[in-house]
Amino acid sequence: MDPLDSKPSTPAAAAPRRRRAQRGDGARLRNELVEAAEQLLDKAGEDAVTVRAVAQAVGVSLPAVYLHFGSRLELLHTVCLRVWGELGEWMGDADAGSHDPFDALHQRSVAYVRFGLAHPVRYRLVMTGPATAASGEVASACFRFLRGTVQQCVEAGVLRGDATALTRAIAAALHGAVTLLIFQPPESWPEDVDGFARDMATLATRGAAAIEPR
Amino acid sequence: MDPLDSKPSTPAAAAPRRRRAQRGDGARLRNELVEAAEQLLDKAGEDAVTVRAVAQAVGVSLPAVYLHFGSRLELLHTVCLRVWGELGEWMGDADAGSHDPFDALHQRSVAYVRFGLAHPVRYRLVMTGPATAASGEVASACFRFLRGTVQQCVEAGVLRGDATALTRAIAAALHGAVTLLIFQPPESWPEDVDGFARDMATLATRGAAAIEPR
DNA sequence: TGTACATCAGTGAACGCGCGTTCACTGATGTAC
DNA sequence: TGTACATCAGTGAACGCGCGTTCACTGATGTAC
Repeated sequence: MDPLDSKPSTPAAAAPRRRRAQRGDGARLRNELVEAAEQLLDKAGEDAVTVRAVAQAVGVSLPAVYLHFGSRLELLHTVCLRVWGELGEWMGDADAGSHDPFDALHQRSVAYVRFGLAHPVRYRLVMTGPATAASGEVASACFRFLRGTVQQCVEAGVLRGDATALTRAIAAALHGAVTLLIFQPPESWPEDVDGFARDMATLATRGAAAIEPR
Repeated sequence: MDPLDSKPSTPAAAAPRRRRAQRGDGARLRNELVEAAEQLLDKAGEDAVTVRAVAQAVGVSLPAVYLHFGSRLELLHTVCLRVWGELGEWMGDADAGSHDPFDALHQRSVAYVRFGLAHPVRYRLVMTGPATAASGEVASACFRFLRGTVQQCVEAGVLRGDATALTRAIAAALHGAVTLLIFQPPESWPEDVDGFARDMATLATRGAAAIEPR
């Protein structure tokens, strides 16, 4: 048996003091820090994700954070990567069962807006936060994902023009749908948020079909 | 003659020390502070608009700012009001000479995106800054302005549905066009920015025509 | 099998910084008597 | 016409705060001999 389990080495501290990691297990704290940062983010916004707060949430001293992240920004950047991954999964799940590319595009557009509105603080961090410019490569992975569907629409003849330009226009519209709302107080949101998401998907996709190729 | 003009009362200070305002002329400093804040904003972003920096730019001591503004946020809020006014004028000038409401809507949409891309930092402050929620009444004045054109389109039968919902959808798309770009580094902007603005206006207006009324 | 040593996962306390805000004060200007 | 006083437009210096970051240190764990 692990001797650490037998003795209750935790002093009667107010904060939940965590047990020290095993030898090769240093990466555990790293994950815990990222998770704590993400939770803090959702609860109280980006400004609340201070190095102190994250360390305290995990139950570790402040400098321990610097064992795994070179700076606060690096920690935030890691959180961003996670969020991009979530968004990618969310959109990947959205077109299940659809073989019409334009319909798939519509469904993924709805999913995009829904994701943003369901996770306003994460979305805000990723798209307008201090690590926005740095996370370009992952953002463009997500962008390429959407672009694939657009490309299929172009090949099917339902959209015309350059797939990259079309994707940017569609993404911009969806992005605006999310951003307009999440920077406004909740009382000025539309009553039917999901209807708004569907309308914006319709506007983006059908509007893209109206763009004249140059 | 004003005795203040005869003697060079300005000490050999490094900062350009301004002359003290005349008796009833206290509001002059207020304007200068707002203008200095706006210039600082454009030059170096919102974080650069500190009370100290604004005071120094005008050539006045730090506490003098509090003679006219209760807090830093109140100063920023005043700057926001200005920017909204500018956007309103910009959009008002845009539909000159057009009697077709849908065309007017398109032109105003282009103007909206152009304004945002021409004044990224101001736009950013107004739409995503700390004073965003507070400037709701002026924002909605601008919103109502766009809504008027949408209403005309509904009356002309070229758009269907609730004018407020349609306006929100259009504004969201245009807002996204601006926001997507201004939070990205300039090197990832599209080559033809003005073409992008026109495309987004087309997407927004034609896409709005495709939304099914509920 | 015992033991000296390197390593790893942390800790406690402090540093310096820039910020928004406030306090008590000043000196020029107008005004009532 | 002189003068005491109120007012107005500021000033200088400091306050406290919370932040990101760094320094020197510790104590448990594994490993080579």
